[in-house]
Amino acid sequence: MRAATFLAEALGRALAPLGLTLPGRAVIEPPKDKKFGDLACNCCMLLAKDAGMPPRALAEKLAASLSEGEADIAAADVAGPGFLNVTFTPAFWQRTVRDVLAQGADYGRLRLGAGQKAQVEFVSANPTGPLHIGHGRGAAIGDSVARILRFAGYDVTTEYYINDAGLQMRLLGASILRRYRQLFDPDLPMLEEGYKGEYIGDLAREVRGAHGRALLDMPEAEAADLCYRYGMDAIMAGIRKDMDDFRVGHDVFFSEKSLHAAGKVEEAFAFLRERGHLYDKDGALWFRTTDLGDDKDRVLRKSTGELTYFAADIAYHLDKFRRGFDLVIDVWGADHHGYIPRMKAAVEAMGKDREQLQIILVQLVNLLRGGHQVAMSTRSGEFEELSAVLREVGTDSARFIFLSRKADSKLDFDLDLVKQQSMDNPVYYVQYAHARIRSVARKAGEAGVRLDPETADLSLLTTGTDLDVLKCLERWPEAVEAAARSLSPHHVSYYLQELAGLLHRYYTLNKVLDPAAPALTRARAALLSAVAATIATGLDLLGVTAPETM
RNA sequence: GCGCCCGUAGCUCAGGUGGAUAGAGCAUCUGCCUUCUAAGCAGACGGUCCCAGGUUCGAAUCCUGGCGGGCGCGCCA
Repeated sequence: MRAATFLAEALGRALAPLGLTLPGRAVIEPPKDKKFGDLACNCCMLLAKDAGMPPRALAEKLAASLSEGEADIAAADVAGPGFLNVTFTPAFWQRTVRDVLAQGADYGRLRLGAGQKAQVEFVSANPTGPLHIGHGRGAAIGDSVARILRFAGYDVTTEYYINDAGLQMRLLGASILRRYRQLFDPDLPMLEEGYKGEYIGDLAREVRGAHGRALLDMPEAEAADLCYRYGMDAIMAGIRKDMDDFRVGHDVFFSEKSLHAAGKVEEAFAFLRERGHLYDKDGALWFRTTDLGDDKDRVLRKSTGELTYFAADIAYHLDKFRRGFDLVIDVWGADHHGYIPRMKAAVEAMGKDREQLQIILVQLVNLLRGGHQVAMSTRSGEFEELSAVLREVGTDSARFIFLSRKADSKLDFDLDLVKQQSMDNPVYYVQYAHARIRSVARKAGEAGVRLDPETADLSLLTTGTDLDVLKCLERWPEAVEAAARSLSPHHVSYYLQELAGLLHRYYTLNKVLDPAAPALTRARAALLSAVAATIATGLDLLGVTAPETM
């Protein structure tokens, strides 16, 4: 980040005498092969026409100007069709350690969000049963995206939308009530359309424990309502516990029922009607989403008088924007992708930019054990329950796996592999790097070696492995920016694996604590300390712990 | 039928707003522990970036058309 910014400014200074400026499309990035230098820029190919000279000629001019005029640039030369390759001095890279140590846990923090309010809504599973592994993936991604955006300078709120209104909830109440009745009349059949999981039976027994036979004498509706209320509270409590165990925090639990109760849905209808987006047809109320990029209009109130799910969702999103969020992010299962155009249409109808709603689609998780698929149906087993998976593999492993893939690609989650403490689960690789560094620090303390990272003579860090680590450290803010811009935690995960790899190599090749060379020891210890701090920060963005020992 | 996503090494996957010889881990093979943690390191092997055209100085990346896989196309949620 610092290097790229610096080079962009230096190029600006070099271009000015020629009456040129660095184009916005110009790319400054590390070249494929590091023998070409530290950073390469393609600007000479882009500017050749404006400069009135061939790319290479322009590049020659810039190279000369850079290597003469910039103290931090050790070399600048021209390659290929006109790439400008730049190498910085070791001193330039060595300063990175100072920056990292000074900023500590804030190293890499960005002002990208500039204090804008962002909301991340995720999981939002219907409280009709326990969370399963797929919810876990959404939870890890939503939670990590929130952490990353916060780190990138957004004011972030996380939220869970509770679908506590409508058919599913009625069904939950009815299912529990039926199982309750079965406790008194074993011949009673299961509810055909109902939920059949074992937890429904547990809830029914709990209701009996609390109320005895009382529900048998109640009116159907009243008994079902009692069951629904009891069931939902119990299930939501379980979900909160699961989220807690998974190190996921939701700032707000938002009830769909509360939307209806507060008249927010009718309010949203009025809002849309005023702007001419609604019409009546066939006894139903329609939203003309086709005006806003959808491929068909959508019903908000059915001819039966019932509201559609979409109607409540519009009210919900209108409420989000009215709460002042500049950026609203929804994490959805990928099977809901067909829902995006109508939701974007709704946002536009609200007078917002469609881009202010971002949808992260999360593909399903394929749960395996030893390469073979584990049954996934909710009714057939509990293996896929998130709580069971976490008990087996642990939160760190599960989160790291989820966050090491793009959200929108299918994920094979093999319990045997994830559980294995091997390279099949790179979380250990990264955590081990951190633990190794902390171990060195402890050893130094035991030996009475004073490390004083602040006063270390960093100019002693001159070897290839020193510079490799320094350059990687310097790129951390870029990784954060990439992750924040694309709402993709896996950029952080990949960065950490690379930094950890360099650290392990460094550790193997360099004995850090060397009583015979106290100055070098201090310099290397300072470098390691910077690496540990960066790894800890990165792991924290993934919601993974950075252990002191392993 | 229409729409969205995906197709990269034996496996799992990065890279995808065009850039130099396409990367990482796993697996396989060969070396490295009297030395700060071997959950580690070094090296080898491994490719028609699904196919065919097109755009241009240059395509894994962009466009078109196919092939293969997933998902979605309700007055369901």
